[in-house]
Amino acid sequence: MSTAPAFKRLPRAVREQQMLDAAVKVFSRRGFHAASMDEIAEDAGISKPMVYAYLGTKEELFVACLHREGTRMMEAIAGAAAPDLPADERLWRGLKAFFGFVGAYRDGWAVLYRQARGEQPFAGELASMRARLVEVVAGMLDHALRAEGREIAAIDLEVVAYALVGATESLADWLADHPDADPEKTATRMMNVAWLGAAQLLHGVTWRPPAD
Amino acid sequence: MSTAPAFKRLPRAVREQQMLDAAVKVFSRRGFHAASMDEIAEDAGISKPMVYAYLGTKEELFVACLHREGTRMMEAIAGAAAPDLPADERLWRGLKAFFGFVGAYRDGWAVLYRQARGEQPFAGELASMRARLVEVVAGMLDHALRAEGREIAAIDLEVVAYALVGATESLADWLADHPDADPEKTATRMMNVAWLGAAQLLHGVTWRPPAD
DNA sequence: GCGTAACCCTACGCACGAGTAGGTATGCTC
DNA sequence: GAGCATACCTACTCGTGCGTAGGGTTACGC
Repeated sequence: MSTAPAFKRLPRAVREQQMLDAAVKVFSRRGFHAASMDEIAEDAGISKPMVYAYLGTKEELFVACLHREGTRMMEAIAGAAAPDLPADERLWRGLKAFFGFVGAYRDGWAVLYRQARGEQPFAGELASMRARLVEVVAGMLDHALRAEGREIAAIDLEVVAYALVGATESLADWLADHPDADPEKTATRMMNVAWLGAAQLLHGVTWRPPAD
Repeated sequence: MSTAPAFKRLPRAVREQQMLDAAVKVFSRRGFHAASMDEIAEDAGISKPMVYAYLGTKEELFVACLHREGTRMMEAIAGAAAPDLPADERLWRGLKAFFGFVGAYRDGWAVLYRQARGEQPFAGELASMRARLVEVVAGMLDHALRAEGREIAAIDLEVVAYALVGATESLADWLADHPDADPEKTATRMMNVAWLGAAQLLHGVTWRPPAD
């Protein structure tokens, strides 16, 4: 028996990527719990025991997805925003890279943003990645502030950075739901909200609550 | 046999609220799939069949949670932001009400924001609530713009509103994770980011990408 | 050409959790 | 105080899906 091998034998590295592709796709559509290992295996064109042999349990598989997509994202951003540029230029390049990533890997983004948040075992993993982002943004703001001879409390800085990151994620979400939208245009829109507001703060303009 | 009834018989309306409280709590901690009806029932101090008798299946129960918390939130916001006030005043009151809600019902917020998003059967429900919020914010911006004799494309308006809503949600998330933080102070911080940026836009100041 | 390791499968065990069957007790009405 | 609805329970069934046992086959080194 041998005429047609039906399906090819492939080296481990290739199969692992196929499995991760399938896993990201299924997790993004169904969520962690509702996704079944059978469906992932089928989508990868392989049988279930292979998935267990290569990537381990369901949790480990999900973590592997998180790592791959997270690393992709972080590298895209870090590679774009050289630390010696002026703040607005850095922000602009970072945003372009970020929205570029989301546009290119919508499923990956969905896993990171929509799925990993709610599920306890992974929320921490995700939060720490997010925290790194917030820190970068806060550092950027702080740097720009000091260059102007100003300073604000660390907690205010953190909260502002948090808001900016949140706004950006929200637009990424919008982008993921509008497949025809242009990532770069979205980045421009984000700059319009973020930078204009941030620039005001940098120049010492603040809003104060009314007296009543 | 009757000396001690051990646990009281309570009218349906009361038990339903206890069940919803328990459900919101458990769903917020575990997520929809990982939450078990047994745990919810136990937390509500009642047996499982009662939950089925009053609130129906697990999905129906989750929807009931979504509705209660969503209504609470929307009413808090709508009640605060009277439509005849100036834009910044409306925004400020709306934000105060919103962060007040999040501070008071952290679990409810977690269900709405972190859990309902990823799970397909409910994502639509949630998205429509969010869309209403975005519409309100966009309407506010548009109103303020027209008062200044300006106008921008509807899509730009929507995207800016989206970003503002996202930033606000992100801060709400931050608030939910910092139990000692003051909701009103958080609202002030949000105003500082949102309003200063938005005000710039309203006055026609925009940011343009560099030429390269 | 022969061992051995890598690749791949079909078919199951088993636990967990949604939903229910069938029954008991308490209070309310007349 | 008989009847009836409402509140409440213990103890099940049964599907679904994770993870694995126990194999088979192709390639590659020597």
